Amino acid sequence: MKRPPEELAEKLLAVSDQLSGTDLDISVDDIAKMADVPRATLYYYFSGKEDLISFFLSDKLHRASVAIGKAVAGEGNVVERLENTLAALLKVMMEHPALCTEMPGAIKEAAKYTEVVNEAERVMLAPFRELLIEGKATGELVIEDANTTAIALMGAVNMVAMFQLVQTGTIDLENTTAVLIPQLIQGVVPR
Amino acid sequence: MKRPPEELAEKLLAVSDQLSGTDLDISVDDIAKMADVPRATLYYYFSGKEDLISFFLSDKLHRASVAIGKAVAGEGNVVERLENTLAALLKVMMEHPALCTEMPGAIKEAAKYTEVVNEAERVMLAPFRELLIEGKATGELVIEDANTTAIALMGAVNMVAMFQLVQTGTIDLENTTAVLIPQLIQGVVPR
DNA sequence: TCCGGGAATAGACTCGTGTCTAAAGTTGTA
DNA sequence: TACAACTTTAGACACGAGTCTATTCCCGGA
Repeated sequence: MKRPPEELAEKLLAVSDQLSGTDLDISVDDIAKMADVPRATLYYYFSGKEDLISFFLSDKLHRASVAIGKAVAGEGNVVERLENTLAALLKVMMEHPALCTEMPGAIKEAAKYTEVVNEAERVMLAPFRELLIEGKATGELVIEDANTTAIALMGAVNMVAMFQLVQTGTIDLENTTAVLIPQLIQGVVPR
Repeated sequence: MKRPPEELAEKLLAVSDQLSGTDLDISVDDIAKMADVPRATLYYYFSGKEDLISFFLSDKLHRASVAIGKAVAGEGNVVERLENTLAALLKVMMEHPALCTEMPGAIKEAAKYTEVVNEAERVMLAPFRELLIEGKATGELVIEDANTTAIALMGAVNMVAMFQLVQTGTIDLENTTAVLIPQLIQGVVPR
């Protein structure tokens, strides 16, 4: 990918914002028409459709990383920060549905989406893993395998978000945050 | 879908077994060649590619439902059965990778894959929901919203399974079961 | 044995979509 | 001005999904 000039990038990202969820389904031709750009131009800057999609997802990940980073590095003890980060992830998925609907597909074909998957690992997974490791070190958390647990947490949030998006078209942020996050943190057996 | 005769069904399912993960990517023509069946015949019995893919996934779900059903209805208290069911889900995903790699995509396009998604809900989600409800009733579990929690558990297992499949080509069943399941049940904060 | 009718299949065709090629336009520099 | 290098673009191409038509195959009943 030959990074596109500012003007083109803006047009494309504007289009990608209108495209919630269905990202991977749209045709290059439609993207070109919506952005009012010749199809061939897209192939000049992007090595193919995947590259173009990656560009979209990458942008969303970039925006997401700000919100998540803030939650991770914010005030509070480890548990509070973990809660905030989970909440931030859910919010990010509401604002950028493609992050939750398309990411599993990208992970599945990690070979084709190397870049994006690496970014996603950095933005959506690593923060959890590090919080878990920190919490384990201080004794605030009980973690067997930080990596596996981080993946599990992300997967849980992802699946819940996707179900809601598909069924209702949006995410009930307030209620879901209040219900899901304590459940993940506390587990399902009584204390 | 005009249900296909036994012989054809067998050939197709044999092919689908070889196709781990990449299911949705293969062309109808290739499927036809692999199964040694004329392409026209496939369109005679199936209304299209989605219908064919659904047939594959449906078969895997059917096989999965046996193992999961056994775990749900087996011996032990609610917590033990929940553990067994989570373990069964993980095992099923190892044996039928398509169930974990393709299902998120099918859920995303639930409109196109109504049948399969309904089946998946019945086979992979409902069992958890019911166990959670039962456990909540007996006081063995503390559940705020059984549906959301069931989706979260399934999502957690799904994501962990998919990561392992993509990264290592298989699932380390023993170790992952031992690590992941207690973590999901117990939560992350000390008791 | 012949025949009618449904099942199965070959093969051609349309249409949409990703990708490439080659030409035209533009810009910077000697 | 001349030229090279880069940008931009139109148009062609290839391939796969899906459809349709016209055979061929097969079976049960007269």
